[in-house]
Amino acid sequence: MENKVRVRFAPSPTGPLHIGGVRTALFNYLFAKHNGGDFLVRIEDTDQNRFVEGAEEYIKQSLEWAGIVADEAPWKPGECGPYRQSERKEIYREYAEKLVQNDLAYYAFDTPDELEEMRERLKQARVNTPQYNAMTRMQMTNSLTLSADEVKQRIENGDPYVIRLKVPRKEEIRLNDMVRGWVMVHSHTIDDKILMKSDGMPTYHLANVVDDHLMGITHVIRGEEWLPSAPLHVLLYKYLGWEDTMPRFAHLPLLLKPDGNGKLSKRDGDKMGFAVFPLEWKDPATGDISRGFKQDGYLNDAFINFLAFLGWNPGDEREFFTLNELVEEFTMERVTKAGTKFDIDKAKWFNQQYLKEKSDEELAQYLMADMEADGVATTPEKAAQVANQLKERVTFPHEIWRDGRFFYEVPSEYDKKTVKKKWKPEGVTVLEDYAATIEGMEEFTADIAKDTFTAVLEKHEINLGKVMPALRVAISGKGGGPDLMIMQEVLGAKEVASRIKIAIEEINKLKENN
RNA sequence: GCUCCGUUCGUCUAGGGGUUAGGACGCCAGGUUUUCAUCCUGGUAGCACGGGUUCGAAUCCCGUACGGAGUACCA
Repeated sequence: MENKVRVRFAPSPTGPLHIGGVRTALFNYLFAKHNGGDFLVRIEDTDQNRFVEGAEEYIKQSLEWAGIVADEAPWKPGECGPYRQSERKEIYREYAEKLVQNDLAYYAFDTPDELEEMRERLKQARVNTPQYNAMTRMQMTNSLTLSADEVKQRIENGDPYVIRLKVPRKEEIRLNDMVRGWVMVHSHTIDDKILMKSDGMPTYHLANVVDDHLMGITHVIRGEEWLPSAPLHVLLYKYLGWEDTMPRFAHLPLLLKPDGNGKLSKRDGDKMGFAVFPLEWKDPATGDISRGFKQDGYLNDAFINFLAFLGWNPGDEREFFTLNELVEEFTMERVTKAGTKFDIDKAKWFNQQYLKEKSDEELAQYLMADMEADGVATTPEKAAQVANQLKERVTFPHEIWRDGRFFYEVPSEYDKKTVKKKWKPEGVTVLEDYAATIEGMEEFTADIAKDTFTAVLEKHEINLGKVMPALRVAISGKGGGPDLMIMQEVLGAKEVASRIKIAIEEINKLKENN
């Protein structure tokens, strides 16, 4: 069990979970499960200023909807808790202090103003990268430049201070990323990163390394935006003496804007009309609502399938995978390197493919919910029939009600184009005859409707194509849609006859007015 | 600016020295269907550029260009 794979998804509860975050969680989960390992969720709430009420609950529900189950999480504690960094506050200080004792970190008392001043000064001196580092630290106010007594005095006085890592002046740091291969960085490009903030909280860098070590994390799988600070983390592992058990890193390609410039953001979704969050989110401060994939009508299995292909592929031409099949297939070798532009059309296509494979009964549940909201009654049987007729014609569940309303209500309007082109006097004569013929029929199946209709057509010596569109528009109000005969069976003879009469009256009225 | 990462059809990608550069979405055309959709068939379109290495480069190396990320007492 020593070598058991353990990965973590470590979101920050600063708002709704971005779709890129869900993708990261998914890949972590797939990697863990493919290797028979554990998937944990750890809440990284070390920034008290950015904490947002409800964000953690949102994260939990999003993962739940996606079917990503954590082995350990704040809501499912294991042996490595607590799983919120704010509840682990004391732990970090111990390690930071240890680094100070070993001369690998130091206390710094510089105020924000002084730091700003330093950066300005260096800029004036035309230094390319003004930063707090091996070159500048001896000019600043810290435990390296102050006497031991004064440091002690300041701390006792309660002067605010931070703990900074003493990054070496000249050292080559290398790491072997699982998706990118060897990455090398020179330590002089890294500044003396703050490990402990003046509020007593650790920064991400320290907290993440300490927790990953304490929680037995074997693989750190995260977005590419972390790649530049990965060498710093490697250095931290080394300084903390954990080099031997340092996790492997895998930096996932970023999810990019559809139009090509930059990381996908909430604004892109608003601008182009799609969600970038898994679930709807209401901002507790402003009350603003952000749309979610679930509420937009995406099926969770389609969503997962789509998400899995954002930066990964099975290497052959298969494209439909259940979560379990993804677990079976997923390997880090097949994760791509380049950033991925977000293509909502592909997501819609996946949804449509999944939707038409759903059972009539399952789809009827969606239909009935929509109908109930509109106060229209139905039976489960009829809802299933309607769903059956519409499922190959829609992309989202809510479109079944939108497009199938006529199964329950007399059309309130008639498709103009069809009326204009296909509504002819000779056809109306046939329709009148047909309505009269079927009106009293007890049994009325699609076959009977077809036979009867054909017979009436023959009687009038007119062919199918001439009257069919008129019949359709008369009973559904539309120019296209489900099979005409099945539509009639669902509606019933009486209703069909009635609708034909209403349509003739209404459409004639329309024609007169024009 | 500096550091790091990346670059195959419009998009997602396969392909890792010899391929008619394959698939999917989208788009277009045809077929099926009484209509729309589904479905089927076909079409459109791509190796960023320049040098090398090699008999041979989309593939390996270097450079350039372009794109992205990072550069906080945010994660």
